[in-house]
Amino acid sequence: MRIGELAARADTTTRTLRYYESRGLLPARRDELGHRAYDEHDLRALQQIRTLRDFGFELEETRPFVECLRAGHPEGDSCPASLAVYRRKLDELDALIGELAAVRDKVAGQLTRAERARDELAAEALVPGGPEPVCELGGRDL
Amino acid sequence: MRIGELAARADTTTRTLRYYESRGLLPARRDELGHRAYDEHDLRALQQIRTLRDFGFELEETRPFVECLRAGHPEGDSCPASLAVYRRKLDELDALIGELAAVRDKVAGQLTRAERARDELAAEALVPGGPEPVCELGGRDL
DNA sequence: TCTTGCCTTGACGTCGGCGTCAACCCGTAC
DNA sequence: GTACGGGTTGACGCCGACGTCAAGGCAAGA
Repeated sequence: MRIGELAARADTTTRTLRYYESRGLLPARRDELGHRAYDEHDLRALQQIRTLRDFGFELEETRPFVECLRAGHPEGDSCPASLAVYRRKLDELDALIGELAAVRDKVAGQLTRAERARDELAAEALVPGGPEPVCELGGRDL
Repeated sequence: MRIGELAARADTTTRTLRYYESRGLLPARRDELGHRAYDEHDLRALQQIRTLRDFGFELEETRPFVECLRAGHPEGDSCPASLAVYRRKLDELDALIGELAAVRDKVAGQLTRAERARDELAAEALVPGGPEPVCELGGRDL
């Protein structure tokens, strides 16, 4: 099949396929017209790449999987190098999720503190003889 | 104070300050030599920006906080627009953490499945008269 | 014959947040 | 004088994974 059909079957674009080829990830044979020619194995490799990219893998990280498939193995993750990428990615994900959770808690704490400060100001404003309201930015009811 | 001192006190670079100015986030007065002149309020705003950036906020998302400070409020998050950014960021973080956790689980599942497949192949290889080993990529002991 | 549709290569644009030159000015210390 | 340590503007580089445009080739259908 040619590049347009492969792109359509993998739900991606011809530009993407040319890019992968330029990275040496998905080389293509050529037909007599100079057009790229692909087969089912290429579709398989491409689907592997796309799946991993959907998981957030960088393009380079998909290379061991593609090479594993090209070596004739039944799955892209049938080779130890692919498993190593899985494990590294798991560690990265755990670290990232931990950091994001910490940031989340900090932001939540900041929000709580800021809301409390706002409410205290509003309460003071209700005291007879209390200070004048000072906020001119965007209203106070958000 | 001048740009070098401000950058040092906020543990950043002069390039960063000029960039913030170009974005309209941290405008600077000029002294008689044309050099940027900053005061303690600018340092305060800059620290606010840097703190939020450390939390993963985009530069544009820090703008309400800086404007709040410039309006004379005690904290960058004393204004409703800043609280709105906090809330939006919390939602984004929750969504992102959820997605990452889902991906993590999928990757973990893939790893488990691939390891099991590998072990089953290894077990078959031990059966007398079983198939020959086939993996040529990177050794089998990882 | 002309259009349409698919293909080719090459090259520049995008996004954010700066880093890193280059070429220049200015005041101060030696 | 001159070297040094600030400052100034302008402009290009970087990262990844493509998007998008330009200019052209080749084949089939009306």
